[in-house]
Amino acid sequence: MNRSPLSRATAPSPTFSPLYRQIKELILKSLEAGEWQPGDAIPSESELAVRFNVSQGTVRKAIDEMAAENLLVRRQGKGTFVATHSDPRSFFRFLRLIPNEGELQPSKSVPLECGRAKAGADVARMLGLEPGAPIIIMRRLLKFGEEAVVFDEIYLPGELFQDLSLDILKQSDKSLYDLFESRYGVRMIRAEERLRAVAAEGVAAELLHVEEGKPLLLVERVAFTYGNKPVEWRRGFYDTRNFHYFNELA
Amino acid sequence: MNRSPLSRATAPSPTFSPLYRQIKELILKSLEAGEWQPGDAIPSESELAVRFNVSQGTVRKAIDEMAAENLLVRRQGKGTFVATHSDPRSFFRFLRLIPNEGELQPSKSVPLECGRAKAGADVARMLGLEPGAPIIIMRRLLKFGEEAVVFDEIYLPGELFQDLSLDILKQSDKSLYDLFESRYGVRMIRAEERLRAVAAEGVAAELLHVEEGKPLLLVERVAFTYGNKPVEWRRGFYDTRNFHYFNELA
DNA sequence: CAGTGGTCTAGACCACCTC
DNA sequence: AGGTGGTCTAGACCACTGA
Repeated sequence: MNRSPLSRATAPSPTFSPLYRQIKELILKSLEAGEWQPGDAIPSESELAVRFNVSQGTVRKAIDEMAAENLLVRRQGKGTFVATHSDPRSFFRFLRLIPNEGELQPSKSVPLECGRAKAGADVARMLGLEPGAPIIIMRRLLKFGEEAVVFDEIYLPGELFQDLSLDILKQSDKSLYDLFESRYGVRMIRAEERLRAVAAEGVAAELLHVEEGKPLLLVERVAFTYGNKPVEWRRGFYDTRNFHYFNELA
Repeated sequence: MNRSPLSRATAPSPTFSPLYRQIKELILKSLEAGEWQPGDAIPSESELAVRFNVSQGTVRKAIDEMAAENLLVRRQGKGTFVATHSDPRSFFRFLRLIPNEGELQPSKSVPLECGRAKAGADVARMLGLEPGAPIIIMRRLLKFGEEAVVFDEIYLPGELFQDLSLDILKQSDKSLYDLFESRYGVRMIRAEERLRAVAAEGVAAELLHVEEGKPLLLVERVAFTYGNKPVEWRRGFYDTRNFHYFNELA
């Protein structure tokens, strides 16, 4: 078969990359460029095979990997779709908090503040910005039912979220990542969390109705968009008296 | 091709299971039965294809899934091997603790106690035993360098670990799961962890050199062997002043 | 019904490891 | 050289969806 534009590395191969991985990169580029929007169907496997001049099986393997990474979602009989945070299934991927007893209640995000500032050394390092670059600082409470369980401080690069404001946050009924995705075209695809136990103090203690000095779970998160670019830094204080952080080691 | 003993469900299929999944189950059974030991190579894909009377591609897909689940490890040019906890790469899968700064030191497990008891209601529930069934209770410290970082209380079903004793633990230089696997043939393949922040007290506070009331990270774990059978319950108190629990949301 | 993804096959060839 | 897993292809057929 002729696959002119794609180099199958037959050389001794210090940097050998199989065809399906090159296809994967091409599909990624299209996603990144916004050729297909979150929730949209991408072209069928056979269409992509023609387009990239490879066999359907090779396209399939590329898509398989991307589905495993939660970038695409396959639906038999319907097509392959760009993953979206508006899909409730993808919601719990980024909030690993469940009640000690009983069913998971629907959570509600209560925005408290949203302002602009210049990046200090720490935020700049976490977000890969220059110190002094414009950032957005946002604080919010997460409630399950009537109970305030998480107090979040969220740091975002100002450039990417131009008009983000407390009003916009208050008027949105979507999850944060859904809002980021639909309004600002910033799709979170991966995150790293670091957990510590800390003593409650200040605003966090007050808002979560926890005595000063009592233990809270501190969850620091860096979230990444395409190309491993960090676009959110977050410190969350979790009251773990009635909830816990669930993790599966597989 | 003739695949007499395997039913390819051509019927309307309420319980349709593709061939490769049936093959996977067969390989799983062999693993569970100990036909191939941890670290051993399993037969080559083509051998298994002949043995199960399917094409090599079908065996391949079965093995692919099992490799993704960390049950098998593929090594190009060499073969496919039964995953083992003696492989250092598999070690950090079950200890997601890294220092806030600097490189990860080698950790050292310091066994403190190991005794037998009867299961209380909670342990029985966690391990799927009858209340009153024989269990083993073990306590140990985990040190990184000279620093005690984790205090673990570990509950095991007595039946599976007949001669486990403090002496055996002290003489072993392997990781716990490596010991369980090599000495008792119990292979941990998956675990669930629930994390909370709690106030330090009693033995944990003392051993970790943390003041009473100060925050500790409590990590409760249930570990499973083949067939989703729970075979370990563990409560770990983590001192997160210099270390943190790392988790990737992917 | 046509179109999509999902399974299965058979065969060719490549990359890596060991002898 | 001969074995292993890894890639790629082409084609047949199955399962699911929606018009």
